[in-house]
Amino acid sequence: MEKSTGRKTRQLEVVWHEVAGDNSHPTADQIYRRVRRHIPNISLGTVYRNLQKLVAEGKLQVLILGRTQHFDPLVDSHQHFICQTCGRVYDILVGKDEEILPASLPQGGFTVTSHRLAFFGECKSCSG
Amino acid sequence: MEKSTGRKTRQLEVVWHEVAGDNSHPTADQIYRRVRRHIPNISLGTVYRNLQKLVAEGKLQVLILGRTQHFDPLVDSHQHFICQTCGRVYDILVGKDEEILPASLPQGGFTVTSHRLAFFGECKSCSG
DNA sequence: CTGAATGCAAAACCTTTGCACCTGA
DNA sequence: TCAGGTGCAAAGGTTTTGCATTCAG
Repeated sequence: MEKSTGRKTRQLEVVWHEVAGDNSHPTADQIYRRVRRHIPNISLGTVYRNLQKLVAEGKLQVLILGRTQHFDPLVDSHQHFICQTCGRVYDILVGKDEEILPASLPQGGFTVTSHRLAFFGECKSCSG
Repeated sequence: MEKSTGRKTRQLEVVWHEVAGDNSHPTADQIYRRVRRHIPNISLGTVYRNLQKLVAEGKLQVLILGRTQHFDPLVDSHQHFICQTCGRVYDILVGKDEEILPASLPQGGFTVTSHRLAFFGECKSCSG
C-alpha cells in the first residue's frame, strides 16, 4: 500500500468512510448517493476522483463487472463469486500457495456454473 | 451451441466471416471497420446487433477488458492472458479436469504478474 | 406479403475533464 | 499564500434504441 498523497479533505474522508469495511462491492454511483447524505452538494466527479486516489494509494481495489466499476476495500489477494440471479458479489479468500478450491463453495450453499480466469503480465513479443 | 434464429442476411454473414477464426479478440469497432470493406454503408448498430446475435447463438464469447467488449470465436473452455504492455489478448487452453498451470506460460516467454479468478453461479440467498 | 433486419441518428450509460472558484497546510 | 481539491457542466467513448425503410423467405 503506497503512502497517502495530497490533502486530507472532508470529501475524501467521507468517501473513504462510506466504502471502508463495506464488502458489498458498491459502484461509484452507490457510493455517491451515500456520501451525499453527509455532503449534499458533493459532485459525482469528486467522488470519482477520490475513489481513483484511494485506488492509487492501494486502499481500494477495482472490479469491473459488465461495464461498471465496483470498489472493494479488501485489497489482499482474493477472488470473487458473482451471483447471476441477484448480482451480488462475494469475496472468496484463498490462502497463498493454497489450492483454489471451488469445492468449498457448494458447501456454503453456492452453485458454481462457470468461472473465468485471466492472467496479466508481459507477453513474449514485448519482453523480447 | 443454440441453433441459429432469424434470417440469413449479407450483413450477418460478413460479420461472422470477419470474426470467425480470428484469435486477436477484436472490439466491435474493429470488426465494424473490417466489415465496411465489404459493405461500406453498414451501420455500427447493425454490427453490434449481429455480434449480439452470434453471442446468443453461442458462436462467440464476449470478453470485457477495461470498459470495452472484445469478441472471441473460441467458445470452448479457455482462459486468457492479457499483456499489460501491448494490450494483446492470448487464449490459454486448459484441458478439462486438468490442473491450471500458469507455470507453462513462463516457458513460452510470458511473464505473469497477476491473475484474477471469478466464479459465476447462484448464491445461497437466491437458491434458498 | 409481412415481420425481421437495416441504416441513421439520437439517446443512454458510465466516466473523465476543463475551468473558475475554494481551501487546507 | 497557493498548489491541490472542488463543483459544475460539458465532453468522451462505448453500446443501445426508436423509427422509417428495406428485404428475406
